[in-house]
Amino acid sequence: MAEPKENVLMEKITSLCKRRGFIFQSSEIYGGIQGFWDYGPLGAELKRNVKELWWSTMTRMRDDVVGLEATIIMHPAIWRASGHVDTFSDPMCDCLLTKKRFRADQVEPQTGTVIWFSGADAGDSPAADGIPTVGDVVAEAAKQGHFDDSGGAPERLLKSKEPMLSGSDQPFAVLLPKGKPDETAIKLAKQFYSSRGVSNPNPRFEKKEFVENSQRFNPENGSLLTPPVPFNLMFKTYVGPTATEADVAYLRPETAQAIFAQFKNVHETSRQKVPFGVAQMGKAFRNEVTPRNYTFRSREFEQMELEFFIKPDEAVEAVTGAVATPASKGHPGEPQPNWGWQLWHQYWVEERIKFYEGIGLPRTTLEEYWQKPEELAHYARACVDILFKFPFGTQELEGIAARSDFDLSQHERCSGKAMGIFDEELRTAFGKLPPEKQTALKDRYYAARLKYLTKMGVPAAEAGAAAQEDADGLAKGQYIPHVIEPSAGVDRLILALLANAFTEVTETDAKGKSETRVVMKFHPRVAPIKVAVLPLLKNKPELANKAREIFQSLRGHMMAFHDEAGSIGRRYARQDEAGTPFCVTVDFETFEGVKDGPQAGVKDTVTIRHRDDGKQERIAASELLPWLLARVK
RNA sequence: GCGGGUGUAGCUCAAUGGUAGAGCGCCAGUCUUCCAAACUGGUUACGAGGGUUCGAUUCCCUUCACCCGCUCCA
Repeated sequence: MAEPKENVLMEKITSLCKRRGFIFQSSEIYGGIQGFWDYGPLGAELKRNVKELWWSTMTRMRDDVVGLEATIIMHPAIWRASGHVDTFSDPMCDCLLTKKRFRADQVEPQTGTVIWFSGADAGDSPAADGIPTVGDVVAEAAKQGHFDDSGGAPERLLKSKEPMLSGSDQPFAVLLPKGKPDETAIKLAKQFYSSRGVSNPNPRFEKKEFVENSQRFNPENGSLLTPPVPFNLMFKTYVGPTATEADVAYLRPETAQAIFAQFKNVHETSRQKVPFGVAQMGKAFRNEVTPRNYTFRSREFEQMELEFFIKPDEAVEAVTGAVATPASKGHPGEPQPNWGWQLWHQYWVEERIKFYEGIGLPRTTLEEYWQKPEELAHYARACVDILFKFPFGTQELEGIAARSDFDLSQHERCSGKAMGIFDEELRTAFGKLPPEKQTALKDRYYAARLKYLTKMGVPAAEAGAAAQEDADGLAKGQYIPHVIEPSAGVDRLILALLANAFTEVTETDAKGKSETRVVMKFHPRVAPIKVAVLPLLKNKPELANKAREIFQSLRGHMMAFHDEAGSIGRRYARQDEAGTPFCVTVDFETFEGVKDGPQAGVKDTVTIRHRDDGKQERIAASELLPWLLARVK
């Protein structure tokens, strides 16, 4: 539970984000739309920096990862193969009386006598004159004790001034466990029809029946539940001008599946060999039940995902003799040929933490959560969440999952296209193994494949034959790659960076007046504006011109900002709120030469003011660009 | 989806059944030799819709959004 103090902090952050143009509510002029947020000028720069750093770290700076940019709408069969259409869709139903929501398949089965009502007619009006209101009738029903079991009449109904209806034809039913009198059902029915606007209702009895293990009734009060409605988290749309069932497609709920779907193409065109990875950034969409915590859980969000394909451990063992076991916690160093999935997984966890440290989120602000075996998806072998200590609680930034060969196997089965690869090295190595070793590896691979196929409901005989085929394939150098998936949310990371950078500084001036101002302490690599160029005074043309000239020379290399409005102190403060790490000021000494110190007499220098401590240093204007580039790249 | 709270200027907050106000910010100008200086002028708001009323930002209803709790969450 969030502490009040933490809420205050979040409110300060959201307020600053709006005031300075980091984040706006989507469609604000029309009242906003739940779960959608826009990035303003500063937010757009911040996000762009983060994405570019991820892209360059994950692809350009590595030999073994290439990029992909796939469409948001893909063939709907992809989402059936991945399991999203099924797992994102839960049947839900509500209690007709209390409105409580249930997973239809998880309602505790009930046994007893069900009394059905076909509707209710209005009885005598409790009000002396005019048409009674819902509030009047509900108050009367409460007085008679109809609401006692459910903790009193709802406030909303009591306050209602809506006129009561004269009757209702809506069916209602109550399940009575053995021993409960019929009066209980009538009482609940009266309560139900009262809440539907029927004045002093007389429920119409329809029939009585005995049911066993029914999931249609609320276990807490016996009330009938609404029919189950599918609760689908997938955003649906239609491809083409007709909107029929045949045209249904989905906006992707994650970027990863496109990487699996395009695996063969990427593998064949990129001249990469397993182990290698495919990275992708982009928008994803989920109809979240409850978008909450500012941009943390949005319905439209952006992901940065890597699918890093590795050999199955059996193949690693065949080639190198033995799979290396993790020696200790921490970064295992440069990748080695004898790494199995465990070491690759550990490697990526550490690589990703290193990335966060490199953009200004110290390890102390992060937490690692290793999912317990019972929490893992059935196909996952391990999953680590990297959490950040947000003001509203410690929440997930990124998940790094070892997903076995599940995804490629699914697409192979569902598309009918082979997803395996041929590994020359493996074939050669396998042939040289002693026969008992060959058999042992084939048996293990067979067992793993059989487990997968059986789990997915492939008939036993068929599964056995297919697994045998896969095991024989391994001996010939063929396998379906396994995968390690580091999957990060961009918007969550942006929020983490904002929360981490947010710093309040209270200063008391000479007159004793204290003032609190905000400094956004972004790492220079992610800061939206890298440098502000300021003339000390506005009304001195030589200062203004020189500042403009320096600004022009920098802006092609980085996000630079030029400001000459207001006092110099005010302009520094403005940049502090934007999180600009460096302010360059052109002053009189730029022209007249440095007055004193070791640089005395040197002309054409500027001061650099540091955001976090306000300290200044003076450097030659010609040195400015390399000085800045060394710090912001 | 349920329950509670909130909604007034860019931000923070007032007041009111009868022409909506402040501080800060922002813009322009004067001035200003390093940390939100001063002065002058300007800028902008009752979340939306409906009802009651001569008149509603204020009372009522509906709706939307945000916050908290529940629920949900590969």
